Amino acid sequence: MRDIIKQKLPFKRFILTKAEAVELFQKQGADYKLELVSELDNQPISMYQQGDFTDLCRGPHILHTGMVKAFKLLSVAGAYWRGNEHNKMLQRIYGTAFADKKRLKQHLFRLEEAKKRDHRKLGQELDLFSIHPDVGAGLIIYHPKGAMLRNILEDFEKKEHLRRGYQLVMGPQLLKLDLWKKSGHYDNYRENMYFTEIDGRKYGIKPMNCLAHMLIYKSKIRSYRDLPIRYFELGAVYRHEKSGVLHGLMRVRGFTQDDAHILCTPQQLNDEIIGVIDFVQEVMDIFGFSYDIEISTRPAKSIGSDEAWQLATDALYNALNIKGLPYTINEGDGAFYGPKIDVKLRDAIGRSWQCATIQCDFTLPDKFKLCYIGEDGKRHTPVMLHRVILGALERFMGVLIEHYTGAFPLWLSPVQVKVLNITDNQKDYAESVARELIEQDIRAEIDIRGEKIGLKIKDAQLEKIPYMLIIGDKEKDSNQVAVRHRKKGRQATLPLEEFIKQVKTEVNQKSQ
RNA sequence: GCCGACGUAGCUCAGUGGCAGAGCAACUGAUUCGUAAUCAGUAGGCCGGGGGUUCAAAUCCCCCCGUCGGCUCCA
Repeated sequence: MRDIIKQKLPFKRFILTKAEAVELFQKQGADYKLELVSELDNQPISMYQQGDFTDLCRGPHILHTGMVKAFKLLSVAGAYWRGNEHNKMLQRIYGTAFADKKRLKQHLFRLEEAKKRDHRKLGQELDLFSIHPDVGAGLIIYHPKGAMLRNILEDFEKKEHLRRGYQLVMGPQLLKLDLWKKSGHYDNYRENMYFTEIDGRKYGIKPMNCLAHMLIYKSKIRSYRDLPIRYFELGAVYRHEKSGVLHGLMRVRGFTQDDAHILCTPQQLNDEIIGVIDFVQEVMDIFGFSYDIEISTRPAKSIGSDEAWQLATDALYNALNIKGLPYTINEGDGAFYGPKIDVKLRDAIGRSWQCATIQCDFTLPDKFKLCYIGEDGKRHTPVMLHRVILGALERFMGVLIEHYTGAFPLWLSPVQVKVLNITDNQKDYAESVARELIEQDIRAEIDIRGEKIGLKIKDAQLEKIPYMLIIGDKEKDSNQVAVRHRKKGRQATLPLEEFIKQVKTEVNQKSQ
């Protein structure tokens, strides 16, 4: 590459007809380029030549190779020809180039910084979770602090759902195979499911939560007056994801969805979808995420009538249009039972992660013969919305860890306050301070090791604990605490009750 | 699943065929100190697992498991 750059080879653009291009690539024996060209219409084909290398490209290019002042090859990887896993795999070389060395260095520095906030690294450093080869790939073990973070999220979710008229339900991990056959999961989702056998009967481990929810609905005769019914479950599901796609907390085989199924009349559908969109927006604002919205339409492998798909897809478009939200369309990317609205969070390093999704389903209620008695006294089939807000708690936690670089806002911090005594002389007082914090539902720890205060502060900083309370003789004698904030440093010295009040205010506001 | 790389102490890593190492963490002792690292000592290993080559394997070969970077697929 250095040689090519030194030669300052110009990039020459020229146009060929299809026949000329075919002839050229035949002569070169460039089979892949030949395949691409042969599929083009009879339009002029844009070509670029640089030295003795000729390639088809729309352009534009820089003027000559000498303009590349700084480059670095980053990685090599296999890539399927034309992005199809049934095609041959070719080798792809990844690299990056800049107009000067300084900008290349800046770019590489940013990549390094991104690595530092990788949730897998932080998850280990902050002792949040682990993944054990002996347990299995894609299966998460929550350590105390990770489990605490997850519990905080779960408590938050339950409260937010109850406020919005959802009911908490729970389904089992295993359901008989026949039920999965009835729902269409066996035909359409089998490769992602795990199966087992009990007393000679076959069971499927749930990859989704909807079946039990439909059975709850079916346990009584429902009136139109009962609708909408909103069932919420923090549902643990297991899916067989291919080994190569697993990625920390972001892509796992066992995960818990903040899943709900809303059963309503067709007339209520629009309001319900808008209600969910509002819910998503309110929650994302609390965490400070920005996001993109996509609509996914009917996939090749699917169940249900064209008419039902049309109705469902229109309902989703309609809701987004009413809300005036911009969206892009993903043709054929819907679930097998219905189209969906996906909300993709943008994380701190610009990657996007699917979290919230709203799926509109006219088909499963029909298959399971769900019904309600309408105003006319006759039976009608309800519509079902499948939806998640955070998505999978595992993935959401991964995104959160990277979003905050592990420095969670006070309301999310597994440990909110750490009490540090300076010498043994303040041990009893420090312990009473920690006890009082815990008594007040503040997540507190104490460090009474015989170490110097500087070391204790350093350790607490590395643990990214929001508040440190430094306890020396001065504090002990005046019955106060010296507050240190992990980012703002030294704060006021004040009575403990005063500090507790401040913490509670900050927690209630869910400040960033 | 596919292509490639990697797997050594809790963590980060050195060790390329001949006695398994370092720093940090841990543990023990001393130190009682005012806002990011006190000192000394001790312990820690089936070198991911299994098989093979060799007088001899962390090191070379094969299989499996797992991780990482991509591809395909997805919450």
